[in-house]
Amino acid sequence: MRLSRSFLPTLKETPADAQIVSHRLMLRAGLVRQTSSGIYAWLPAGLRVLRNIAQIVREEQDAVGAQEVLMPTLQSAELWKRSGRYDAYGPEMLRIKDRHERDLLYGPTNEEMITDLFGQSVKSYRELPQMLYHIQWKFRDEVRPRFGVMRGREFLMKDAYSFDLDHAGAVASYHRMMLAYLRTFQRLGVKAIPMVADTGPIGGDLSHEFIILAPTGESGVFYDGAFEDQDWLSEPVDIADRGSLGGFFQRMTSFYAATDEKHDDTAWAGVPAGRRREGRGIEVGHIFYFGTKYTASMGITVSGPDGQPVTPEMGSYGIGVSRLVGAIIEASHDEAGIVWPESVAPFKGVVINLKPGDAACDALCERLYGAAPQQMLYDDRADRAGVKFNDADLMGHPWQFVVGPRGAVSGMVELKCRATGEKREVSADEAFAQIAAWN
RNA sequence: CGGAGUGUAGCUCAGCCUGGUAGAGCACUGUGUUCGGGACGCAGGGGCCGGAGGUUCGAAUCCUCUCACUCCGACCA
Repeated sequence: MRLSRSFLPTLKETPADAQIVSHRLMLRAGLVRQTSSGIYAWLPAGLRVLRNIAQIVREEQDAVGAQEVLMPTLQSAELWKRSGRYDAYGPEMLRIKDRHERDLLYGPTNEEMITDLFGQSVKSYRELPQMLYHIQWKFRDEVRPRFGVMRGREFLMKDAYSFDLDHAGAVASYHRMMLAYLRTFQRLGVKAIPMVADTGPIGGDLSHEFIILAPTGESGVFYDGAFEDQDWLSEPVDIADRGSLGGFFQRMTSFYAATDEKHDDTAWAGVPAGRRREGRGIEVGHIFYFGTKYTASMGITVSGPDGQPVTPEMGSYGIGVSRLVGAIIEASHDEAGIVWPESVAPFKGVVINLKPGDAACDALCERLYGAAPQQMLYDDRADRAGVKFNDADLMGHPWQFVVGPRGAVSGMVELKCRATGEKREVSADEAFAQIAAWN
């Protein structure tokens, strides 16, 4: 995209409303604009990040056998009356009436709807297990929205739901989803540690919160540093085999990790002192098993092998996609601006033309830009160099290809890595090789 | 939902106390000089001062009501 023609409004000054760093940077870098309290419009660069995150989430969900659906944002109150949650859910639920005075609601979550959809079509144990997910906007009328998109009222969320014949099957589904989550966050370029979470009345140990480490996080966290060295993408797990899944899960949970409210001093003492990590974190995902809570309350059964009705066991698995945009920035920024992990960056690189109008500069820039126009931003504006450098740093493009009149005649490009700050003079060929590595 | 604030140009803010022609910086338009880390000059454009009512000869300014937004707390992906 050519910056001179694009809608990427950066701000030099920080809007007064923004308090935390990710919110400030998102506004300044032109990712979002607030339209009302806790509700944001996503501008082109922000939307690209959102989509990049969603795509990685999608690929890893698909990889463990989940199937994507898309359920509506508006739901009938009838559905929620069946599960009993219409009255149980508080004022966070946005309730709406249509022209016929029928009660609707803007979905804060989709357990009822997916359970109903499942029950309408799945009648036999032979069709189990099923794992369905969707990526959709949700609304929770928070009393006090804050922290920009991290605690908005409207937010984009991936939620998945598993249906199994029995508890052992539900556990396997949980393990598969755990693997998908570890892989997802690794690909997103962030450290998200699964922490044992409260299971409430359900009980058991099948509830984990995924927490991204960032100093501004809401909760205190303790974990074994060995976690950071794991490569889940190459973890050999056969997702069709319960034993293999169980082994993986056992290994994963052998590393200590807990939020401050679940922190256990005895277990903590068992972690080698050199590997103890303490910090703060932002919750970006939550997976939990809840058994027959919804299938039972909504009267959903399938026929078992003996022809008798069986109530399927469920689990539910969420990832806050829009929250992640803010959380990643919280975890990855510096004084100058955002430092995007390459996998989610709105643009992988930016070509900075220091002298638009100069024949050699223009020619080289066009060639660089033309090598990957979908993934490259081309700063062809007639601004001064400092403006472009500052905007590039602010927007956080992983690679900056700086083309000036002196280097251009000899085909040299200054390649700057945003994450390390390292700059080096490279030949055009080397620059093209860097770009080619993106595909 | 309790407590505290703020609404004036696209953004950051002054002016309000003590009523009398709506301001600054940045941004924007034109133009010239500049040109490798947020340049400078000249000339311009842009406001129902959140909204409604009231007091007054006269209201951005005082009073009442209202709406929106922010912060702290309790609550949450």
